[in-house]
Amino acid sequence: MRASQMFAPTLREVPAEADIVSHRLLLRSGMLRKTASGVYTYMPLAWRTMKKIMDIIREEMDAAGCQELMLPIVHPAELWQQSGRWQVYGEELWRLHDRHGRDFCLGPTHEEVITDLVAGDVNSYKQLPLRLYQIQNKYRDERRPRFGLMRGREFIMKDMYSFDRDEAGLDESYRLMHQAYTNIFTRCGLNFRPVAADSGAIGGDTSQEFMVLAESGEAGIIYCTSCAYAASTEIATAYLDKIPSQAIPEPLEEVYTPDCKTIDALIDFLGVLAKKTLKTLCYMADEEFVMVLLRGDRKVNEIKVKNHLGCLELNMAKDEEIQQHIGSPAGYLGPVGVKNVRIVVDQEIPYLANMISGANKDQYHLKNVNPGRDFPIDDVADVRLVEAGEFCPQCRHELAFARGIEAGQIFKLGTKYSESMGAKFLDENGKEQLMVMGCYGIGVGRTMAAAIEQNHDEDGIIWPLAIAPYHAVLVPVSDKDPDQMAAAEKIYQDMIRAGVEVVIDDRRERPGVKFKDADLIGYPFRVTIGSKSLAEGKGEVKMRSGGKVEMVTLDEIVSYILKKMKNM
RNA sequence: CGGGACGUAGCGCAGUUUGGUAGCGUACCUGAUUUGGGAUCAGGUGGUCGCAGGUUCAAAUCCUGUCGUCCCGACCA
Repeated sequence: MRASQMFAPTLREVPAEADIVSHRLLLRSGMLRKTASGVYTYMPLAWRTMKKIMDIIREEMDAAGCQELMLPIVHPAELWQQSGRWQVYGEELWRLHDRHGRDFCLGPTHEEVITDLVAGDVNSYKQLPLRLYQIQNKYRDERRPRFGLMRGREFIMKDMYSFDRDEAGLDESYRLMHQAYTNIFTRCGLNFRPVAADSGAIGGDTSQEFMVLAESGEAGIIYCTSCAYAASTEIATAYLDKIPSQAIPEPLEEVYTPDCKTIDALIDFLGVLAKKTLKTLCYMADEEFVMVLLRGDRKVNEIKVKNHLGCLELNMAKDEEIQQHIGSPAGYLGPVGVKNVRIVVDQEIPYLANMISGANKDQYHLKNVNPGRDFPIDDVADVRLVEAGEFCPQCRHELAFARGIEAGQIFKLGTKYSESMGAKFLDENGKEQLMVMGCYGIGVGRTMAAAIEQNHDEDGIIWPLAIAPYHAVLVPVSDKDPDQMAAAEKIYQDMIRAGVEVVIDDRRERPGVKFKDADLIGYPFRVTIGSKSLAEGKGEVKMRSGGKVEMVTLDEIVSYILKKMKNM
C-alpha cells in the first residue's frame, strides 16, 4: 500500500466527542468515523484489523467443529413473540414495520431465528451435536451509546449456537468454546481473564465473560489473590461466616434520632459502627412492593435482587409508595412490625443480633433488633455487592477488584429456547427430546477497541502484530532523494514478495509528519531510509513497542523483520 | 429515563450578554524556500451559523418549537 493513496485521514486535534483512549486514537488515526450516535464507519485501516480478528475467530471456531452460516438481520416479530422476548427485551430491541404494517425487529442476538431454523431441519439424534456461527452486524438501541466502539447501537458480533442431545453434550460444547475463546484472545495479544457472570436477558444458568483487563473498562471484576476464583461484580460472592452472634438478645428499645436519615448520620449520632445497623431498601419489583435488608456497611447488588425475585423491572420505591406501604418516611425504615410486605433478607442477616434499624416512625430508630424474633427471616438470599478486601468463597483468601472490558461471553442456555421454539429430536429409542443449547458471543469491534486500551502510549496505538492493520511502514526521509526512493522502493517490493504487509510512506511530507503518523497508526515495525544510514548501505528498523533503533543492511531488512515477526 | 451542556468551514474554537449581514487556528489547493519528530512565507478554496416558525428596517445573536450530539446519574433510606 502506498500512503499517498491510502484513505487514512489522520487528525492533529482530537474531536471533542471522544473521551476514552481507544475512541480518540481510532478517530485520530483515521481508522474510524461516526455516522450517527453509536453507529460508525470502519475506515480501511480499521477494517483490515477487524478482518484479522474475524479471521482468527473463524479459524478457532472451525477448529472447534463449528460451521459458519449467515442468518438474516431483519427478524419477523412472530419469532420473538414465540420466545416471549418481544415484550421482555424492552426498548433495546430495535423495532420496525414493513409497508403492510407487519412488525419486525433488527436482530440484537439470534437465538430465536437459529432455534426456529434448527427446529425445522434437525429431527434426529444422528444430526447432533450441531454448532453454527456467524459474524455480522447486531442492533441494540442502547439507552446511552458511549465510548466509541465499546457500546454502539450497531456493532459486529460473532455469535455461535450449540445444539446438543443432552447436558453432557452441552458441557462438551461449552468446554470447547471456553478453550476456543482462550485461544482467540491470546492470539489477539490481549491480557484477559474469564470470569463467572450473570446470564442476564439471554437466559440460562452457567455463564462466563472474557474480560480484557483495562482501567477504562465498564465492567467490574472480583478475583481471588490466591486461587482461580474470578467473577463479575454482578454475581461475585464472598465467604460467609456462618457463626451466629453470641450476644444475648435484649429487649427492643425506641431511640430518638433527629435528622438521622442516612446510615452515616445515624452512626455519628449514636457512636456505633455501621455494621451494627440494618440498611432497609424498598423496591418496586414490577408491581410488587419489596423490602430488602442488608447489614448497614454493605451495598446492595440490584442484579442479585432482580434474579432472586425473578422480576423484569426493579426500581427504588418512590417516597409516595413507601408512605403507602409502610406509612413512614424514607430514612427511618426498618423491618419490625411491617405487614403484608415481602422482606428479602441478605444471607448475613440471620447471624446478627441486637442491631439498630429504623422504627418506621419519623425521627426514631430501634435498638436491639433481632432477626427471627422481631421480623421474619424466611426469605434469605445473597443480595449484596462484594467488595475488594473481603474473602474468597472458595479458599478464604483476600479478594481484589479490577476493571475490564467484556469482549466475549459464553452461556449454557439449556432448553429455554428449544422449548419455546419447539426444537426437538428423536433419540435412539424413538423418543422425542428437547435439544440442549448454548450460545457464545464475541464483540469484534469491542475486541479491537480493547486491544487499543491495552496497547498504546502518548503517541498512538501499539498494535499487537496479529491484529495490526499492516506489519510495517517504510519511510524514505526525503522524497527528493532518488537514491532513498529507489532503495525504499526495492525493499517495498521485497517485503510484498516475502509476505510482509507494508505501507510505503511516499507522501511529499516532511519526515516529522511521517513519523508522527507512523506512531499514531501504530505499525509494529518502522523502516527508515535516510541519507545517513543509506551511505553505509543500511536502513533503520524500529519496533513500535519499544527497543532501540537497529541498523540493518538493506539486503537483510526483510529477513530481519521476518525473523522478528516469528518471535512475536 | 432523570439532570447538565453543546450545535458557527473536514477538525478544534471565538463571536451570542449589548441585533448591523461571519472570524481565528488547523486541514485542504497554488507557488517559493525548506527537509531526521506534526516547517516558513505569499496567495487561495470552503460556511443557507442544526432545522422550522416568529419579532425587527435588519437575526449566528432575541422569542417559540423541533431535531441532533455529548457528559453525568440511575447504590439514596
